[in-house]
Amino acid sequence: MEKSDRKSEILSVAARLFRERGYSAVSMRDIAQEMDMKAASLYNHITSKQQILVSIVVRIAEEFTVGMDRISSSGDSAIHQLEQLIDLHIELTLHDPSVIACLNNDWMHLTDADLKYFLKMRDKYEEGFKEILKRGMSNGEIANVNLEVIMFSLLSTLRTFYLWYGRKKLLSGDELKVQMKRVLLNGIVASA
Amino acid sequence: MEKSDRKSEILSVAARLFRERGYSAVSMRDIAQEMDMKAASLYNHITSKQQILVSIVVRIAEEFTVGMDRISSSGDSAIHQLEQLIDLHIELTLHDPSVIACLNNDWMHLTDADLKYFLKMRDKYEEGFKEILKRGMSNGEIANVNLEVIMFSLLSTLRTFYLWYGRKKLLSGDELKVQMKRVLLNGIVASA
DNA sequence: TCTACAAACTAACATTTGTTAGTCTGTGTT
DNA sequence: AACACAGACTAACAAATGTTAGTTTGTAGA
Repeated sequence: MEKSDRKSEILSVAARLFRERGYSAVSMRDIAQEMDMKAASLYNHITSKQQILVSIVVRIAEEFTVGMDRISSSGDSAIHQLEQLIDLHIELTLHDPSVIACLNNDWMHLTDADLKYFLKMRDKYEEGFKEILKRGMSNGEIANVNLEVIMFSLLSTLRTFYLWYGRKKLLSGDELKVQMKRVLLNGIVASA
Repeated sequence: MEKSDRKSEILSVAARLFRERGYSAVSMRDIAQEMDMKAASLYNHITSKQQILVSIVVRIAEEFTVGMDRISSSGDSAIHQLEQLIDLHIELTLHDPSVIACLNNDWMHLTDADLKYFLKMRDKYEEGFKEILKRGMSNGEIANVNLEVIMFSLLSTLRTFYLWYGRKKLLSGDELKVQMKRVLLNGIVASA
């Protein structure tokens, strides 16, 4: 059961506003107004604006870290592991697009230890991704193209999925997963 | 020849700072300091902070619009038109990554007529993109997958290319174009 | 009924913000 | 020598910012 106390509400509202305007452009008074209270009252629940950001960003970054650990330690084929990563991104995005937006756009406003911790997780995630691709390449599962080009093509699409989900909800979550895998793994050129 | 007067310098410095911290987190005093002057002196060359953003974002958006017009009115095959669009994105990104970052992240801080104008261009660009894909599909050039999924997969990678170019400069611009087309058009699964 | 406490409030604070007004300085032109 | 003017400066402004201190209010348990 999700904690639905006042603090969680604040994090949720903040994430939505951060998504729309960016961390710096959102004031404590903006958040308060959206909660029907005064800015000072927010401090009964949180300790600073900075901490709101940390709570949002670190939590979701840790979810990705956990997901990568689980997937990369399964014995599955490289392609199947990539499919699971695609599922992971889609699921977390559908669950809370605003939080994903913060992760993408506002991490740069973290400071000191929080920033360091975040960057460590991000690097570890990308390392895990590369390991899977490397194994797939030596396997013969994956085409022999530049590793970084492949990884960032995949990650770009997965990370910014929150931007275009919502414009077209014609597809169900499951159908979306199928189509994404089709496009990302097999490309778009009609097969002969 | 690029205008290299003081105003262009300001736009260039501002774009770099906007990329690093985002529009709202950059103050006029920040920009001034980076130019070795006082904030008030900036106003001898520009009329407002807002206008700096407009100059940066609208200019590059118009370049994409011009590019799309040129490419979509050529008689080439859909696949070849997509290849030209990939080239367009790569060239504009390599020419000035910071400006592309502003286009992606700071357009939301445009106001009124400027925002409207920008959104009109963005929609037109995506419409052009979709037309090419549609034609390619009825042609049999392009696989019959959901149109939006294809478009946003391609656009996500192309638009956020500025994020990962710079980390690895192992590839020349031309080699990059080749590899990107390979991955985006044919996918990453090893061909049988 | 009394007490305790969570959670709202008002008022104020020191900074930082974008911007304006008015001034000085140097360089090139008459 | 006198002038014009681009482009820098100082000083100041009102507004907005994150945050703190101290106070009130409503509700739940003794």
